[in-house]
Amino acid sequence: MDEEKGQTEESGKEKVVNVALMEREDMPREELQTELRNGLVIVIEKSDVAANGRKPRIIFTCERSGVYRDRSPQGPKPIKATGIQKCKCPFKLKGQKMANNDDWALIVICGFHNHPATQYLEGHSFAGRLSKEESNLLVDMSKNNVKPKDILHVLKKRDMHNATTIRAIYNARRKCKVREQAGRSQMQLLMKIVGVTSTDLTFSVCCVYLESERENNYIWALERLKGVMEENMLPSVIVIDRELALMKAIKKKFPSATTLLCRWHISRNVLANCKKLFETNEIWETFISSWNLLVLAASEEEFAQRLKSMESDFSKYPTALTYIRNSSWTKVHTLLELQLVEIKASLERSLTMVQHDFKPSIFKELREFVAMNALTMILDESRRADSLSPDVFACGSPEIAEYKREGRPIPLSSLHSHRKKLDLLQVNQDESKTLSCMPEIEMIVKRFNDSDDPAKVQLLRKLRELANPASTFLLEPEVKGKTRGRPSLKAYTSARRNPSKFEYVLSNEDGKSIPAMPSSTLSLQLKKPQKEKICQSQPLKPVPFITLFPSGIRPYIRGAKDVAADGNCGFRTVADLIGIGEDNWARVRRDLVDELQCHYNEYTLLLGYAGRYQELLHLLSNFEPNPSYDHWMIMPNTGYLIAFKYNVIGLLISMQQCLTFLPLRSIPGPRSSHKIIAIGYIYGCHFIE
DNA sequence: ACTCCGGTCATTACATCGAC
DNA sequence: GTCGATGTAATGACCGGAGT
Repeated sequence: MDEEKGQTEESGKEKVVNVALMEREDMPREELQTELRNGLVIVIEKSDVAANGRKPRIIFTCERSGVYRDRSPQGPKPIKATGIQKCKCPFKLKGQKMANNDDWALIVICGFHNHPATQYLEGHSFAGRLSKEESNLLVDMSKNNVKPKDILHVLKKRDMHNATTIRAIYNARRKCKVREQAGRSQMQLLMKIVGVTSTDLTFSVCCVYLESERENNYIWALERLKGVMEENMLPSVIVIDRELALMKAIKKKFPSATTLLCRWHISRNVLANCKKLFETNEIWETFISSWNLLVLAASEEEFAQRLKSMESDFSKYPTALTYIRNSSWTKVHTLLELQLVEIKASLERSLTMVQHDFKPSIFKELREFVAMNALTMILDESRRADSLSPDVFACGSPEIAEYKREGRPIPLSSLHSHRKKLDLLQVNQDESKTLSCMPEIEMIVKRFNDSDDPAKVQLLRKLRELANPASTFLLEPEVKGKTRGRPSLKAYTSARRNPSKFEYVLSNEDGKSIPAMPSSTLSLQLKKPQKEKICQSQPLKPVPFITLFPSGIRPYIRGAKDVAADGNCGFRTVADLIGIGEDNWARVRRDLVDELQCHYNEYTLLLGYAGRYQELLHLLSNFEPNPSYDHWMIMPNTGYLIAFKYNVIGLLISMQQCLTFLPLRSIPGPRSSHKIIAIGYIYGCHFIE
């Protein structure tokens, strides 16, 4: 099973039904452990035990499958800033007990995910769960006064794939009511250099033991730091406490960086050192009003004071230093490891979780590409913009108000690249100057040329996705809606109808999702022709599927008709619309191929380049029933063909996009002579109006 | 400011059951 | 045999306070 990131491999043949026979007991998790390590988390969706005459079975899905179920009572706003990870991932496996013995068969129902594999498993709650064994270990260690940090470190050492975070440890300990008595670490560090991730977490860059806080010592420390940093990774902003020797050293070693003083340090020092100089509170008040100036004036003196007291501390220092040198190395290592786990978890959460607050469309382009913290900041700004009148741009962020007024999403490019960095890979700051994508492009071209036609189509789709970042194949999460109660079955009975291939291709073209079913599962659909009949024979009152169209258009939709859901459904729709009956879909395909070939120049121009022309030709050139999905109709390209060929005005209506195709080759006639056909595409069907 | 952790809410994993 | 709806326990995650 190599089902990664969407629809990569094979495109037609009967495949999968990968039957793995396993021992009954360990059937579920054994196999899935491997998946976990591939960065995909598999959970049990539901199961049936051997009761009521049922055969035992287990359905596995991806942790991101399904939709969010809102259980919160309508009314008060949620208290906690939480989010969801569900994105309707279609991945599904079925475990079935064999009739003859205790073995289990694992059948792949859908081997594709509609989201990329995760980079780290930290931050994925299910993956971070403690196993029975681990939790026993935790209890033991807690009883022995081992600190949470150290417990986590031990767990990580036991199993390198462990994805537990410190939170899980806290929760588990509380559950067991084990209190820890362990004292604080004896280790004290003199100089700690930390960095900040896009998710607002700090991490240790290095720890330095200094003999004393003198400029030369700092210079040495910074030199070492510079030595281990890449040339292009030098910091652009450095925040320090008001340590003059350090400031001087930084100026010498990092001349390009902006040095900022940490305000917290300043105010704390001011408070600690200056307040006692004043007899009454009133004088102190006047002092604090201009404290900024005074701090600067008083700094030299205060610095000398601190240095003096520090030096007296250092008289005791050598013994501590010896101890640290001998025993603290592992502690530093543990500390760093835990920080890394936290950072990984925060990055993953930013990538997969969508907080309820971030559902408005203004965040559309940012979700899952930008750190959550940045989104929170933007949300705050955006609320501030709301509270101001539209003309006031004096404070807050005028850009956000502007985007909101225009009703367009905040573009990803408007954010600083630091906030977009959601991995631990190195970056080259001078990307625009030194980086070139040509070698990679050439590799792609080579691979493209070596591939067969279906693979070429795949590659092209992927490339288009890359070229247009807004069209991620991640599904936009559902807006929290009313999901309670079982919907009435009266409206229509086709709730269990399999999605048509047409829909998957269209949604793929739209960049929102990937075909949820591999072609092999088609056999499942075909076994149930009666279901399709049910769809067709439904009375049209009220208009079925009406809720699946944009609300603004609904009043104008008078009726809808469904067609058979094979890979030709798009062409069936057109055939029925032009009056030749849906079963003559093959003629539509032939007509469109003719059209395409007769006007080669025109279409290469229209479609942009010859590759897309070939792709379209390949798509149309199939006259077998149930074609593989690279022969399914895609929009908008086929839309032009239909409008031109049949001289009609074509409308495409869907939640994702509504398009109109005009027949541009013919001379416009009187209005009454216009022939309009409308194709809708929705959740699982498509029909005519 | 930072760490730890209790209290509590929110989300999810999973089982069960009825309808088709 | 299959699927969807739904109840519910488990558990992850957030908030805020105490201590350092």
